[in-house]
Amino acid sequence: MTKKTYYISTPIYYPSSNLHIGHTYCTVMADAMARFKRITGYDVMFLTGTDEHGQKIQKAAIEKGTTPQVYVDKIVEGIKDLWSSMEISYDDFIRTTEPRHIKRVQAMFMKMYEKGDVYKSTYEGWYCTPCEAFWTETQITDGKCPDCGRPVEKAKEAAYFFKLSKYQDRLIELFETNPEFLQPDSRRHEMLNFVKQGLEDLCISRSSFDWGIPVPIEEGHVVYVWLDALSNYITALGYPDDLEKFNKYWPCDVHLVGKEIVRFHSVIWPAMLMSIEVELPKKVLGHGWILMEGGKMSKSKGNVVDPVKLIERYGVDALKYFLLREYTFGQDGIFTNEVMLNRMNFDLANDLGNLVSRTVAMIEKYNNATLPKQNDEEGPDTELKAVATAVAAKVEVHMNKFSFSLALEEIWILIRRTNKYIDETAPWVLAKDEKDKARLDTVLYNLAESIRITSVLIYPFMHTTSQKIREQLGIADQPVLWEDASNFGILGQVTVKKGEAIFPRLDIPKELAALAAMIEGNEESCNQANSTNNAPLTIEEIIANNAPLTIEEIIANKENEATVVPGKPEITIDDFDKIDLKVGRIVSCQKHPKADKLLVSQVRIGRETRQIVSGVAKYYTPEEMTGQKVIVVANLKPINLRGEESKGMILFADNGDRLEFVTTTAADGEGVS
RNA sequence: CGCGGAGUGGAGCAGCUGGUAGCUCGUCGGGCUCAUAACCCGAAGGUCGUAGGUUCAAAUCCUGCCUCCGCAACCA
Repeated sequence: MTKKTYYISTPIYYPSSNLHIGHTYCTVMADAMARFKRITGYDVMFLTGTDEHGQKIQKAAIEKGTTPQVYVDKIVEGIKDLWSSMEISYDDFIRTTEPRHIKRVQAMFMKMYEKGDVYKSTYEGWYCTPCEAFWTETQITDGKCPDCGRPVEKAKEAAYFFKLSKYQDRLIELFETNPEFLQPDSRRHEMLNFVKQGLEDLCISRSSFDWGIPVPIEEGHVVYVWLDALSNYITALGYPDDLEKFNKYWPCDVHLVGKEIVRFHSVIWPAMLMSIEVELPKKVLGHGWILMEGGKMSKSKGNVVDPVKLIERYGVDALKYFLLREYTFGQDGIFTNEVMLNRMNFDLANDLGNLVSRTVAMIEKYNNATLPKQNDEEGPDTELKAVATAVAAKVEVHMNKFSFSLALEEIWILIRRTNKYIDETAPWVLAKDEKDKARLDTVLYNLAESIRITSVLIYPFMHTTSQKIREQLGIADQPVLWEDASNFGILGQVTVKKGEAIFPRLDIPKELAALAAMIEGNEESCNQANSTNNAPLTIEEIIANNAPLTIEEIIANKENEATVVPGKPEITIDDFDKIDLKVGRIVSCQKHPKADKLLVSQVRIGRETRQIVSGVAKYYTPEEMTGQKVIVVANLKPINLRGEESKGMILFADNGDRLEFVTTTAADGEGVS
């Protein structure tokens, strides 16, 4: 008997920097799906990996004074560590620098070439000589290199092209006749429009750098990184020289990708496969992005999210749960610490953790830790059983649509129902009278059963937690079978054992402060925030402490709550000393030519006049800015904002919807302390 | 007309293969004491951005308009 197969892939990640919460999100979804498919009886192939070629990598390595291979080896190690701590259950991890991949990409290149789909021509683009880099029309800004800002010039190089245009009609047909191929629909419409506008042939070789897979038919050329990268989905399966896995798992059930690379996966990749006459994947799924509060990630906003820190602090399962529960697949979502902590506290600690805790405690207390036998069914038993046994099927429906959030919501309906069942049956009352013993036994049994079912249901999402629960129930050694989630009444006379809280309750204001401190990278204040007395008080705490506040003060505090809690971590005078504040005057100001929100000011500070870009267009016109005396952070690291350099920062008082100048009557160039 | 996303009770979201609205948090009131000051019940609060259209019926489909957001370093 052969099992049904299920092949799921994540993108292979580009190891140019550390992975963040977004990569984690994508991989966690793939992992949950892989585990779900395994437990529901599939032979699963879950592939992830790294995309290690390309000019960018080569450059970065040179800058670090090392070779590209050494450079990527190190980063890949970090990525594997992250997946290991996230407990990602991939079946294979492919690196595009591996020999198995390289030789197969070359073989694919030859297939396309022999098919007549590859031809030699000249590639024209904008070339930046110092960077030795080609850029496309859209990449360059104002005729400048996006990398170094120096002027670029038109240049040509000989290159190989893939006849992408040849497959235009077949791609249109694909999108129109097989809507399942690309989801969500909004992405499919987008791609359909894109293809209908007409496809140009794709340049698939480069000769301006050499960190890539050599083109087999001509020395000095390397294969275009996307061709290289996309191939991984079949080279990992052995195509074209070792077809055992390939025959077993291909076509892929789903390529999970971020919305920004949908085009590569739904246009270029299928065209490549058409060319080499390989079946297309069944589905490409574009998920949304996790955005940071206030948009961009930046240290000053304190919204950089490092998954490793979150795992260390809250555990893998809590983080996974949050990611899968909070966001709607395909849609962008906003990440904030507060939302995350709320999820962890309410759903995991209060609902699930506490349910397990109170149930096990009662079985220990009322029946010497032995699970009693069930007796006659009555009252709310029927509904509890009905709810419990129906969840698995609902989870399956949602999972098959990648609706992780709705799947988890279904499971939590059972968890809440079980908590309610405790209230309805009031075991502590039953325990008072020996004549109610039979009823008490049934209630305890049903509770344990309900939790047992929950432990199966959450397995694909949080297998460690599932196991912890099963340990407390005394069934840790029994296999977790999905079918068992639809059967009520299979637990025997097990012995339960109360353990540590599965999810300890979090003190949210304190955690917010601690997380804020982490962002600053200031371990000291992080630790302070951890200790009991340094967390800022919430309004509730202030009131609870009978602080003599007037009504007006309380209202004012409420309004300012966002800024009072969590506040910023303490710094020392030395930290403050690092900031060089200077008095300056805005001598002129203009709108940023390429950004709506930015104003570009020329600020005179003593003898020097420097350009500072501020994101205040919403509040002030250039005319209002001009002539203002301001305080400037003079030693802020210069930054290029949309092509305009900014050297410093003008200070404003910010109340949320209004900005006011922080000003002085002191002379230009004077210091501020 | 650059591309795309979003506007649903105080907050954050779901619903969008059409049949008068759901979840979590918050607020108010109540219950319980087994449990991680957790749990349970009840209440207040939304004409689903706006104007039209299609339909017996629209948050859900179509059109116009308004508002907000992302398009930063190949960033999933």
